[in-house]
Amino acid sequence: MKKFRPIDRMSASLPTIRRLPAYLQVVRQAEADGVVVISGTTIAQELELEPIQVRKDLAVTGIIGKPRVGYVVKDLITALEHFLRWDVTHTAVVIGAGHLGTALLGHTEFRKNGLNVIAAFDTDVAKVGKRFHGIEVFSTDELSSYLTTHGVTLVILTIPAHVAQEICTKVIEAGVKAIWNFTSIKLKVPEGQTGVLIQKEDLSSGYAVLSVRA
Amino acid sequence: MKKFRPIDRMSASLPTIRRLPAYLQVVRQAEADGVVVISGTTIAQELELEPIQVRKDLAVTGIIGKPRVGYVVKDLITALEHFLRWDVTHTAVVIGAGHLGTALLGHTEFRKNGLNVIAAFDTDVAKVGKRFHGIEVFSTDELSSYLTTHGVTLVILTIPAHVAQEICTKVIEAGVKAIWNFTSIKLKVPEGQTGVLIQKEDLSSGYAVLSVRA
DNA sequence: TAGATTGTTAATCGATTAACAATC
DNA sequence: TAGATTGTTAATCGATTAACAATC
Repeated sequence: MKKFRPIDRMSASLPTIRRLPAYLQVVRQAEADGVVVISGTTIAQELELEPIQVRKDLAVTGIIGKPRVGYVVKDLITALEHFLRWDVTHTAVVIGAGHLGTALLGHTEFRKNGLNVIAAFDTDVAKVGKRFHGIEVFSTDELSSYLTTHGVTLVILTIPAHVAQEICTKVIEAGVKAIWNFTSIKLKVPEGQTGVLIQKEDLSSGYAVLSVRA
Repeated sequence: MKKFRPIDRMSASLPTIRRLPAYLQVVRQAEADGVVVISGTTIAQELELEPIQVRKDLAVTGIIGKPRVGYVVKDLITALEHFLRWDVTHTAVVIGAGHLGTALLGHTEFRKNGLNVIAAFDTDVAKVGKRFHGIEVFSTDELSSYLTTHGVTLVILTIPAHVAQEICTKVIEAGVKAIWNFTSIKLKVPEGQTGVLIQKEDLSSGYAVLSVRA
């Protein structure tokens, strides 16, 4: 019997993609608890979502469930990790070894999701040469050459807003294709550059929801 | 001439609320640059959004624009900050003085948005009594009494997932009404408790978008 | 068999976008 | 005046939810 269906990552909506990690978290926990099969209904309950939404979302991963039973936990984890591309290693560097940057260097959860941070960069000479959580800090002067020689295509930006666009342009010129932007400004891909994706991580928007709705 | 219209925070959609901080960021920058009036079109360009979306969003803040000209920068900042309730101080504590927790303690940007972190809590006796960025770390044993005596209604959770629900329940019993949840699990409000809002801040969902779409 | 769940197709809901009159 | 922009009302689009046959 078939376990998986072909997947089409482009057809998945953004809201769906954003919910998948929560499903994976729940299903991994279930696996750790020794659960063998799990229904969409159970996952929905855990996350306070509608069962139909969970089923629709899981469908994009290509998983095939069993009516009356649910999904095989092991297969569902495989399907989710594969769809998210978390079953392969993504090599990244952190640019900006400030509070947030060093915190992210110590964030062990990333490793579980295929994200491997191999270096950090900072302009502060006092930080260069130091290691945070085992990851060495290099001078920003070496950034471009490092990215090129190591073939890094993903960078995590935790630098001050006023230098963010400059660094963004620089790393794109060095071949970076994905930028995880933790700065407070919206970064723009320079004209003529294609295939670059910038994801803004916005702490203030979550705080806005709390503060307006509370 | 009227500058503002009455506002209704409950009528604003979640996507709109989440975009407002980005507008505020742009308009504050414009003010710093000496700009006196700014059009929705200009803001839209800066954030790569549609002008109509910016106008619709700004309307919820009660700001009244001038056709042909745009919005008075000073008034727009006032309207955005007031709508977001960022013009008053929100007292909060950080629970969990690990990597992320201490990074947030040093996050000066919060202060600009009315968020005032007055204490941190941790179970690690080695951390208790220490100060991070001027904020003292207390023992988790003192958490409930501290929250009650200081009337804290907002907490920031940066603790391990396996203790998160327990602490969540505890702080709600101590009168907390808003929880900014940085843990990887979905927290639930205990039955019978009302008026509690939990906002999950999910790093992995942003990473999922990058990794699927890149 | 009875009943719970999957997965598809259709309906609904809400957010985004378009159109356009009003305005300075 | 001409033209750009606001703000309202209407249309469109896409995501969520509902309905239900298929399945074990």
